[in-house]
Amino acid sequence: MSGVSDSCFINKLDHYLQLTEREKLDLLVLEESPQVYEAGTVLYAEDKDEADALYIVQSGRLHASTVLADGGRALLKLHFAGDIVGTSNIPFTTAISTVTVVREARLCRFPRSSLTTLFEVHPRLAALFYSVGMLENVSLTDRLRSIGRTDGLSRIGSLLLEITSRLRVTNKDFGNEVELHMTQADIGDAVGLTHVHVNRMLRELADQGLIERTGSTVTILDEDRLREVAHFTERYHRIETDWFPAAKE
Amino acid sequence: MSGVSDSCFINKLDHYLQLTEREKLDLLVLEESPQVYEAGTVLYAEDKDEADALYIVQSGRLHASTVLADGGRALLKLHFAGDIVGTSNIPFTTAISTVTVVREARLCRFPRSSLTTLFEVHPRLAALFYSVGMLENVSLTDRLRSIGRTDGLSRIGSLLLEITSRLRVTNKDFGNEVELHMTQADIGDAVGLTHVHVNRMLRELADQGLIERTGSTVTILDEDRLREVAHFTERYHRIETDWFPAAKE
DNA sequence: CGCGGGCTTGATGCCTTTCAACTTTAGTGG
DNA sequence: CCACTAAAGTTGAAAGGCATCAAGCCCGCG
Repeated sequence: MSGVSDSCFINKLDHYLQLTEREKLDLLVLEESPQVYEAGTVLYAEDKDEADALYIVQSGRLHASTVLADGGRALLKLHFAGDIVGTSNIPFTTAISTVTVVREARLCRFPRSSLTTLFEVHPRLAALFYSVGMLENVSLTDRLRSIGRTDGLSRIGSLLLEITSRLRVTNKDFGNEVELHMTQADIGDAVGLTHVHVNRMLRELADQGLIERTGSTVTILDEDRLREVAHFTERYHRIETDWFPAAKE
Repeated sequence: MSGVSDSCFINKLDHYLQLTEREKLDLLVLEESPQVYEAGTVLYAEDKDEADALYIVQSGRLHASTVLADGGRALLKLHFAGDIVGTSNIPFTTAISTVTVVREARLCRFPRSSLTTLFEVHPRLAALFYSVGMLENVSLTDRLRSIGRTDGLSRIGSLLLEITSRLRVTNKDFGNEVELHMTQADIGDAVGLTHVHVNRMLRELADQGLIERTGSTVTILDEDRLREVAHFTERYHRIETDWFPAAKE
């Protein structure tokens, strides 16, 4: 079993499903071995690079962004350990967003061509893949609601809670102290506010005793109350697997 | 071949891919026959109804919404002919949004259990399914950008263009006259504005000679200029199929 | 004909942006 | 170890976009 746990996918998918030996072995063959990318690296750029691979995040942090008409930038997705990066490029030939490494990351490249085999040989894994993709859609609709219909305080609270929630998926004994790895301008690009107002809202959250800040790490002091303020709805990070095809072998 | 074209799926998927006879026959067995739902019908309600089926839209209009903390409502998705409704429920047991029929619709129910067979027997269709899901993902990020970082005028322009763009997918010779089937309050819930401000922005668009309004139908007078105002990026409604597994038979 | 829902428009106020300057932090080289 | 610099964070003042409140209008419907 040693070495197997080095597979990005197995760690990821095993979280949702008990993989069979056959599934694990085949996944190992399909993915490339993990590689380290330093902070600042651009994995691929929108409207420019070919979108011919996915990347599974073993560790580190990345985000997907897009350039706006006014020269600004919007952060579309945050990627954590366990995430599959690049799925939205699947239907396209060219990348539709820019993905940047924010904190040194270990990634396994998974060429799109490997998907062919995956879908052909392992329908159960294909189903899991599909479900994970739909989970991401749900996460996007949650952000749509937050950004479209709530004020700055809620939006930022929401973001903080989303980040901690996502980190807890792969790190059960995660406390309430989060290193954001985002500047206040980044936060603004993520929730649709200027960095000036982000600053004020963070301060406001601190003044209300909901969080505490030291540098770019945030400690959530009163999570329950923060959830109320942010109207945050926790999504169960488990997947309905009843309908999945049987595993091969 | 008669009767076959009555299948919701075949019409939908054939748009992206030349389906084989075997694929068509199997799809027919898996989906239920189309049924008519009148405007106002709630297909399923969030946090309440079981999420055990997809619905393929043959004709009509639907939208997915969610209730906000303040009692308001947000429109998360608009569904047109050819769409697959309910995909974001796939990973869950309970519906995560409310889907309402806005204009009398013909829908084929596709039980989640049918997905099992689909993924097992037709990896190529599973791949197509996955791609369509990711297309929806992209549509959501486009809306995130629009709602998060642009003013009211752009947001509404964007919505108008998205609707016409979506309608053109299944109706090639679609003109520039759109029946929205949305009240101004609906529009507001979709783009994150109050109905009052929606009214003003629509008027502004009309004053600028970009659109013309009669009742709830909008005629786009200067599409090029509207695209500029809205910063609208048209997405190719075709799918990269190179990596798809071979069709069965 | 009366009613209700949707549309329209004005007035007021608040949330957020914009502009601008200053402070702090982190990183670099002497 | 400290001076220097650039990036990030902070804070104030003024302007603007959008919400809120409120009232009148229009149309389809019983």
